[in-house]
Amino acid sequence: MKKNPLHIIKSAIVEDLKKRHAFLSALGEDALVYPPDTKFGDIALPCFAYAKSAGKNPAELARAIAESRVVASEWVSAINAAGPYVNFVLKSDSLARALFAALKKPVFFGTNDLGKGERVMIEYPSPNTHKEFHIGHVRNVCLGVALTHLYEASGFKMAQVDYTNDLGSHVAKCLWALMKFHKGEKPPRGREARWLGALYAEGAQKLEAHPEYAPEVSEVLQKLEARDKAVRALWKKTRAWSIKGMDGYLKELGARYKREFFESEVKDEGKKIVAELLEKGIAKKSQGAVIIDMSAQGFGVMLLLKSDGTGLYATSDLALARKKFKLFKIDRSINITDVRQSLYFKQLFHALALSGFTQKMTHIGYEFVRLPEGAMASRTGRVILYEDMRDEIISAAAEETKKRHPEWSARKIADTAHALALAGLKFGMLKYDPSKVIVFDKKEALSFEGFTGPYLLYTFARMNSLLKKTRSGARGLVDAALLADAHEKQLALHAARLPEIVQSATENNNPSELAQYAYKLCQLFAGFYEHCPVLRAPNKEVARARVALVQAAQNVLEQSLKLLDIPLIQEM
RNA sequence: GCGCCCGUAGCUCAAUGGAUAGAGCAAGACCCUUCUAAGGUCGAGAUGUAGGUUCAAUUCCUACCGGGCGCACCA
Repeated sequence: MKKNPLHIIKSAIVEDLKKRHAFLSALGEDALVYPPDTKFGDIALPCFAYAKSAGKNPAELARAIAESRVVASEWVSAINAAGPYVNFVLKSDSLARALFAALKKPVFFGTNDLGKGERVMIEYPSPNTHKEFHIGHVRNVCLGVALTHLYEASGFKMAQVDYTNDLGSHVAKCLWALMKFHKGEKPPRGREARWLGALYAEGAQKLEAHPEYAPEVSEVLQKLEARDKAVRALWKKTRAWSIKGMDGYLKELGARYKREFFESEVKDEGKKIVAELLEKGIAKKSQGAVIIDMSAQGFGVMLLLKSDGTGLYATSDLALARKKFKLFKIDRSINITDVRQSLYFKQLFHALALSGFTQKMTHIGYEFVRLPEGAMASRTGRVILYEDMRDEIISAAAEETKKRHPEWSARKIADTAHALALAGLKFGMLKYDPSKVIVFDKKEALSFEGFTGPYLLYTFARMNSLLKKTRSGARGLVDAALLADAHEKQLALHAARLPEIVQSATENNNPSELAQYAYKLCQLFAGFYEHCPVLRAPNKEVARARVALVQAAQNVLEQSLKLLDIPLIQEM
């Protein structure tokens, strides 16, 4: 454990309590909680758990503990019993000192050693080529990027990969639509990926309306998998367009993966594995297709090969798993997809186990993004494309920025608007628990007030502006004892919690914990900002101490935003 | 039909089994000669239903009611 002020404080309290009270001999740091209201105290010990072994009721225990008056006196200024709780009031000066000391190396502040160097591969967002990139994909990217950062901060060695499905029936539908209805047409320059996405949607719609086209589409895929020259050439060209477009989106959203795998590169190998499974009797033929019956496990039937001989995700995934572990020397792999694929992953992991592959693989399923009028589907055209939404937010942000800073250059306004748009979009995805469906509300996405990314950036910009104006006053010794105001203390206490929030968010695969934390930090800063003037502090010493606190808060906010991969801006 | 997820304020979301269930938006009343009003302050407003476990349930269990998703040739 690195220098973590609250860890130091809590363990001091725990050690002292254990020494003084026999019935607390098994006390752990986890037993300490934060009171719901700071008027009780800063850290609390609920006494329910010890009542039985001590033979007293919790309130009596709390009173007995509080009577000792002195516990970890270096950190605690008062102990009060309130019903079954013992509340510890922290000394604000030693708290602030511990926070400042820990932040001397801000890079390490939020970290923990949960991972102990374990090598983990994280696979996301894996969009398909030849399809559209919509705001649902954005949630996947945001989660993947934030989780990667969180895992790294928790001591894991991360390998990010993207696995691109460039060979499946979606590709066939797109190419079929292209050849049948748009032969010879050229895509608008720079918008090729988008154009293909629209073709896919058209192909899917036409096929749905006219099932009699199915053999034609199947033939395209069969030719593709059989490496037919003409189809293959068209595939190669369009695939490159699509990948270029996707790469642009993913890079803008912060994904730093190595694209190591393509469906087209492992599909043949997967077919071999399916043949082996068939031979061993693990898989069997049914209705012309190859399946594994998993109904005994409650997983239904897993389809490995279609009756026309072409492969599926499952076909390739059997080969991919082996390849991943071999190439990257990883201890564990994580897949991030939306929950609709949860059953599929259970099937896949079971199939891998049946085939003798027992490496640790997990699937993180997040709920999908839907629209107020229903589920998004590129097939039906009811989608909000990432590009469109981003541009709409950018222009709204540019307009707001221009209003506030008419003197700024066009370039500066554009850069600021871009950062605001990404912050809004990304924070909007990350602030929700991954297990909750997001009903994407355009109006909310365009808002810059309240629990939003721009609010966090606004707070950061205010901190920055304040620090810029006080640069000269920041020097010299800081007397932390001058930070006695409740707003100052609450801000310091909350800032000190970053390490435990990072650890918890990692353990729960839930970046929203960090998002909520960062927002709360900004709210507390706003309270401090309102009540504790820095530039017009009562005297120089107080000003110095407050500057140090602002720096600390800014450090913590900066780390939080970086972990969430939200861009920082100095002014707005 | 079976399985998974979700039901908290008008809306969108918080709350390791613990103290008076917190925020934002919307609606209402305030605060810019005062460190960026993209902000702050003050009111109003909620745990789907019925049981159970527990000293204590929004949280765990069961049933029901609502909603979403998944359950062989899609990805």
